[in-house]
Amino acid sequence: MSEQTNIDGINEHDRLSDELESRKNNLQRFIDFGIDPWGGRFQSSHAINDLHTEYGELTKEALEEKNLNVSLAGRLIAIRKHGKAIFGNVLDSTGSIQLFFSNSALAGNNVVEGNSETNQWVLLDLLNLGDWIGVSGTLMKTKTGELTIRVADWKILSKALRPLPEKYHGLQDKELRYRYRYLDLIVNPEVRQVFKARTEVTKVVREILDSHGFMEVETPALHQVAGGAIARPFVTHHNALDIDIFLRISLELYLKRLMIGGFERVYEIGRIFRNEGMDRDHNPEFTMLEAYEAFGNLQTMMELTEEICRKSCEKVRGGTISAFREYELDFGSKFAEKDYADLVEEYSGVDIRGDRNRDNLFKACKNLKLDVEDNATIGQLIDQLFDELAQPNLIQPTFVTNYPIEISPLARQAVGKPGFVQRFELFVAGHEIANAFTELNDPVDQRARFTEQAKMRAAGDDEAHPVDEDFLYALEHGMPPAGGLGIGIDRLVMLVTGAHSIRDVIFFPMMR
RNA sequence: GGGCCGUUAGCUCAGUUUGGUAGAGCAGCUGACUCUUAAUCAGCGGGUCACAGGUUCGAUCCCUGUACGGCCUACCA
Repeated sequence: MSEQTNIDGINEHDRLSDELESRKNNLQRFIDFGIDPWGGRFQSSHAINDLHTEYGELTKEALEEKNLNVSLAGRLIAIRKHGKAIFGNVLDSTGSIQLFFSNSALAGNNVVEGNSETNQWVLLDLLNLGDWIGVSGTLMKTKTGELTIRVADWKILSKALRPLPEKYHGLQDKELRYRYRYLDLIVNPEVRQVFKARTEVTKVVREILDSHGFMEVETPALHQVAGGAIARPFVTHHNALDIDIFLRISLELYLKRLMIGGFERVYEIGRIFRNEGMDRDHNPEFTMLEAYEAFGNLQTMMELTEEICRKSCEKVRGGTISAFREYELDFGSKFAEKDYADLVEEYSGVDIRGDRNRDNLFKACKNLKLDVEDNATIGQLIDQLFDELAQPNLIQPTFVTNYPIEISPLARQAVGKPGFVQRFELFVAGHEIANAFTELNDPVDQRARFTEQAKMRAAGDDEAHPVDEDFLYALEHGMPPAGGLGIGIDRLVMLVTGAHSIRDVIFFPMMR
């Protein structure tokens, strides 16, 4: 969109469009009449949806008797002209309502001093679909029973120079819907609902955490070491310092620093960035909730996770069942709990409890026809067995516990289970939704884990966790024992809204 | 990364089956109409048929390539 613009600020290429030309003429005519077409403050008496809920059930006669005056502002989304009567519909952020304009009510309203040629009836001709208007009048019902405002006074609040998408089919083209989300929002009511649901979910999350005494905080998005998760970061450069820095791939390590600082319960809902593939479950930037509870553990994190999922579903769906893709997800029952190694054995036949010999694991993966990298590490091989064979079977909410240590460098080791850590992930509909640890607060063990990761990195695993000396320095000052939890907010919203793609729950998803 | 499909008016879509440079509805414009709601009726304007090559007397249509997108798949915690 870098074509040159003319002095009117409208793309030169579009000057040829009749429609644009006509709308600009209407704009100019408002200006010629001395009317500011860009509006200003407008005091609404009601939100549209409130009118429907408060008065929608009243009879025509009851409304006449009430003689209720209302004023509201919104976008004109439909217009039906009938000579000396005009019906229209306005849309505000809560819904839409019908307007009734009549010559008899408006022709006497001179809008410009000393110009009796111009009145609010004549000016209706200058309106186009998409314009913002403010109206006031009485609430009534038409003979077909539709709640309607009999307009006594109206004004233009903003002019739309471009037309809305087609009124019946709306905007269908998915590329246009994602790229021009504002149009999608105007014409597709169900899209508005999805994003309202998204906000409900984050609200529920905040309410729950706040009520448990957690403090919401903000931590840096620019990191010198991209840690706290196993993923490829976006790299950028700080000019003044002349150093490369990374966009964060998780919130974990700064939130832990805050616990070291003495804030015992903290959480952040923040955008994180991973430089990896995009598909219906992945967007390069997405929203993560991370919460840390000093003196908590895996059990308290499970309870928190269940509460967040259950209440999010209830808030959005009005019940604990959600339809997602081909599944009926039940967030009402106690979530299942399964052991990682059991699941791997159940679906692959491979026992990862005993001696984890890399070559044996490699052969086992090959025998199972998994597409493994020749230089895959033990962690990657185990992970692949789980991800490809076990994970797709986890449909109803299931906590998977006791993760292998190789893929969990920030979690405390399991008691009496060498090679495993105190960690769970929650899977729903075959997708990872949450990830939690009893956090590793032993700085000596943490250094050893980072060192192990460094070896994997040297062995070709470019996603292995880097050694973070600054974090180790912090940890050496003492972090309370804690439970920590991460929840992918976008995926949670997908589950409770039934969204097909992550792009349907992100206002402006990544597009080429 | 791979496969399949798509790109025609501002939007939603036909169509060129068999090559002769295109249609509808909505939106816009003109007119009629005071209870319509996908209003209706009469008329008008609007197109680099994604882009670039090729074949051909002639390409929007056939072929090749490119761009962008969708779905699936793979990769990626």
